Amino acid sequence: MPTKLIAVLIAVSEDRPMVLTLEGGRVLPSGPLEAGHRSLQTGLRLWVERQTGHALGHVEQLYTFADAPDTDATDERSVLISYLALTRIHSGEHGWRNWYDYFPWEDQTTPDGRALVARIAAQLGDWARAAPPALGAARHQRIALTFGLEGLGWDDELVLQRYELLWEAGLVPESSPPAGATVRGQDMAGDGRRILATAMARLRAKIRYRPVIFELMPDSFTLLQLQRTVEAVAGQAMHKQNFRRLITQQDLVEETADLAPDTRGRPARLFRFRREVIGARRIAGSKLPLTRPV
Amino acid sequence: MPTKLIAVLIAVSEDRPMVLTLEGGRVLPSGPLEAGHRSLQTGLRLWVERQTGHALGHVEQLYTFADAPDTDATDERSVLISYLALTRIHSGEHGWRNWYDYFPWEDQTTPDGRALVARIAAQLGDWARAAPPALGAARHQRIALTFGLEGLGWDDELVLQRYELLWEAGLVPESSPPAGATVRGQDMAGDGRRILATAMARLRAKIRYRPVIFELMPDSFTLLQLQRTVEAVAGQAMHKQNFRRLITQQDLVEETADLAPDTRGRPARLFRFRREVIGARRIAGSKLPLTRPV
DNA sequence: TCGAATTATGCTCGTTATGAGTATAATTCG
DNA sequence: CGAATTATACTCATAACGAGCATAATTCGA
Repeated sequence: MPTKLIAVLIAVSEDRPMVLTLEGGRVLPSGPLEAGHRSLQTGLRLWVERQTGHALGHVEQLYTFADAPDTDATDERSVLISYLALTRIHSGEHGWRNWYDYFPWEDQTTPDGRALVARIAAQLGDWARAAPPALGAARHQRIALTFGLEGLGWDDELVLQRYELLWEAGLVPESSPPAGATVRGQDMAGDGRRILATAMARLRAKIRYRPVIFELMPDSFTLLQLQRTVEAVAGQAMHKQNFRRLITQQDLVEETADLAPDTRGRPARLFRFRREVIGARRIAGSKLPLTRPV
Repeated sequence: MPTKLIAVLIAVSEDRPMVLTLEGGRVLPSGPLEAGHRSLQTGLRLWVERQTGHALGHVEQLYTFADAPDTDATDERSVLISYLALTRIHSGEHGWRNWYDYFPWEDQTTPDGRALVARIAAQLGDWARAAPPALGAARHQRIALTFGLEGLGWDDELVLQRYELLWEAGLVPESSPPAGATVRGQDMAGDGRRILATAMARLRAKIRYRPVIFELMPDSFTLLQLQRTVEAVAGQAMHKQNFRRLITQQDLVEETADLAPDTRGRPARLFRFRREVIGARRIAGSKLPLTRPV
């Protein structure tokens, strides 16, 4: 039973979140774990460098799957260990794709995205109604929750749940009994899209409590560039003044002496990430009513 | 290269967090992944039931390691996929150990625990001072952060970081160049303690934003029992009135008609977890300044 | 050259969440 | 019966958060 290492490399370029792919966007960089690899991560780094020429920086493990036995029924099922890597695009690289090409409904920054969700919700509604009453009601509930219908808010972290719901409903080409119509969005080979969804969900969750967003930023940047990067990842628009308050209050960044070049309106101050805070405690509050230590 | 599945089963009994072990507390339930297993989780369930007789409920994947090549130098290194399972202890089971037997310093609910941290900090200080200045300063900083010294608060989620620091400093028996004196606390075979630390950290993080704590509770319970369970897991004492406000405000529980039997002071109302909220949105706030959708 | 458009930045205001503590209520136990 | 114990309700100050107003400093087209 071979073990495979697979990487989701993410970067943000021109305010769009990108993922590094091979073979025309159909597969993610990957390779088998070999006895010579000093650790899982070093094995992964070797494969990614060999296949894409891209050296890895910040890497974290995502999830381990036993992939569905391939078309043929040998017991040569492999174990797939997936990783998320955050990086920056170097000029001249290719294979980078906008992740919303794979999950168009995950971009909720535009009216288009919201309209798409409405259409998907309708298709899913049909699927729920096609089931016997009890099951249908459960499906209906699940749809409302994952897609934020009926006044429930959109939860940007439910990427995987939404994909799996569409999969079950037969609305993506990968579905095992695919329905007639499928939802817009490019697919991938094997479990590729599921792994990408896992990566997106993890990243969206993580930027809330760790300063990982700066792994995707250049050395210096304006607060608006930072905001656009977060928005690209989260797929949601934010309140500008409050965003800036949040960032500055937490001492995550420090001013540089420079202003951003060639802007339109008023030139913006350039900031730099304060690397010192990286090891420091998490961003958010504890959400548990602790007693102050005596 | 064989693949092994390993489980950390957690329960809370009499306000103490327990972990299910075998062989006198030295190993966790585990077994090889076999071709016949329908999925990784079913394989895990089979092994745990076979080895301990305990059926699994809530399970989530923790982390995948390539374990250090065993004593001998064959390339028969195995991949270890670890899982966290939350459950309740059934009467008559044995092999359950208090997790603070393995990590005594992680219990910060008592003055004892705090005193122990002070002693460990002293030993680690020696280790930092034994290094050349630059490295020593870095170590010092790391110690202060992970153990919450110098006014930095104790962060209950840094279980793994603290263990790894002790490991590096040679203060645990597993350390590869073990120092003379080691810190109090039972050890385990192989990577057992590292995996347990990972499980503790994950659970402590998770109870902050998902209602998983109820997996460890009986059907009905008083708010104080709930608080004691959270405190046992988090290793920190909480403010009673505010804890109760937090829980009730979020509609996580509903009153039952009953009161707790055989209490001392005033009898407490029994509550029940509202299972409906399980799929529902996360507990906490978003920590990103979103604009309200139009 | 001026005014519109555009982006940056500072500040206020009301609401909610959080940390800490006071005050009572309802029991058991010696 | 009074002390000890646990439950529960409230208050108060402060911090965090969501929303928006106001002003500053630019570019760009007429």
